Amino acid sequence: MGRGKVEIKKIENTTNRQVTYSKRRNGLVKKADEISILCDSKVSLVMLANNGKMHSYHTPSTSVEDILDRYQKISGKRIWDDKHENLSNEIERVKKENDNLQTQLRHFKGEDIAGLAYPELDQLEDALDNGISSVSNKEMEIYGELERKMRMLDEEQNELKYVLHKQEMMEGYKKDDDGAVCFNPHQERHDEEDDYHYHTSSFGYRVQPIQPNLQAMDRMNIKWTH
Amino acid sequence: MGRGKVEIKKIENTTNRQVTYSKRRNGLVKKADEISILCDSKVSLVMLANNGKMHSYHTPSTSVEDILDRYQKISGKRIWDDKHENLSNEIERVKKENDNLQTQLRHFKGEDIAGLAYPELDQLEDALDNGISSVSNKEMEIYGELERKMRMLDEEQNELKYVLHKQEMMEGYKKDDDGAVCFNPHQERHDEEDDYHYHTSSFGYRVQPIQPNLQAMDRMNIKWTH
DNA sequence: AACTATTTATAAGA
DNA sequence: TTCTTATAAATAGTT
Repeated sequence: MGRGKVEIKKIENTTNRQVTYSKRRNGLVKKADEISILCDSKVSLVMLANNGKMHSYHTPSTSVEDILDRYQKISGKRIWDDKHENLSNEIERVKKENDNLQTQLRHFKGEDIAGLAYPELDQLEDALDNGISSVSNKEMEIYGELERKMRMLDEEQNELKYVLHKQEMMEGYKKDDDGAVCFNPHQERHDEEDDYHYHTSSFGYRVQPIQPNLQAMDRMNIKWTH
Repeated sequence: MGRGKVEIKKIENTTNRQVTYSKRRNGLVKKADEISILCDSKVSLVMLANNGKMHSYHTPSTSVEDILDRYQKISGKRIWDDKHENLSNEIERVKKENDNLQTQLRHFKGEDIAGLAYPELDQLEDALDNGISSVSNKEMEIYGELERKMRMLDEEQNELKYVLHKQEMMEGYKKDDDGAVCFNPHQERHDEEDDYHYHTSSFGYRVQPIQPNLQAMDRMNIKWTH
């Protein structure tokens, strides 16, 4: 339909081909829309040009999925089922692994072992013994570490007490706004000898804090567990 | 294009509509094929009639998936991604759970517990203790059961021995081809008292079999573990 | 399904 | 690209 009859075969001239593509593409979309309206049908049309560009028409107020879903059902072709299948298999596999792990874990917890016979049970026992000894070692280690850190904390506490004590002692002579040194009558004064004793003694001024020394704990990498 | 201009709106007359659908459908497919050949392009055309029937055209030697894949990529619309999202999420979820279980299991085996602190470690120890005691109980139970069954097996053995012994003893008088009873000079004879003693005694004729009594074991549901 | 008058699509040219 | 237009093709209404 044009100035001459055209044979239906690939148009070799690129420009010509592109022009024809453009024209016929519009025609195709127009006709798709027309049949869709005239005949109350759903049409899905996807066109991919040589140069990679894509154009499509889909009957308005219809989702592509719906059309293609129907297409798939009726044609029996699987548009996305094989893609689906891979994922389904993966799920299957992962779920099986999950079940297996769950079972193992239950066995470790001593549950569901009624069905276990000699070799598995023996292995399980070995594994549990192993676990116990590892955990015990770790706990010993942690306990030792904790003890060490507590000792450090204790010393730190005493040190802080000492500094505080010294400071309070000095406040008896603290400066006012003019920079004048005043005497604070509520503070007693200790001499250096007493201060040293305060610092090193396990008794004396040792008082446990109600709140932990958070900064010190953080510095020493002690975790605060509730 | 026809005997009269038609307004593009739904044809209400059903017959008419179906006829038009049929004609235009062919036209559409023909044009799709033509543009596909002329312009070396890929076309996917799906048409769903009012009555549920489906017709389609796809550029030969091209899979529908390829065309729609490209369509999805270029259009940004997700044809099957939506459908896959659920499955993917499920996989993700289960895999995460798997990781978690793997970690727990490793902890039970005493691996990777370096990072564990007090409350978890304590719980872990409790769980392991629990597991150990369950497994031990089970093993005791199995051992007891085994012992009981072995005792039964032993008794069965003796019983068999007894029957065998009796039979061999009787062979001294076994019938020949003519039905005559003969005396077997190699067999001694025991009286009933002796036989009863044989059956109940733990010693006497007690002999351990080289091969296990498979039938008896089967009957008593004893599993043969290598 | 075939026919055909007419409309529509479009090839080639501008 | 877009417009123009001659002509091929499609198809509405009819048989």
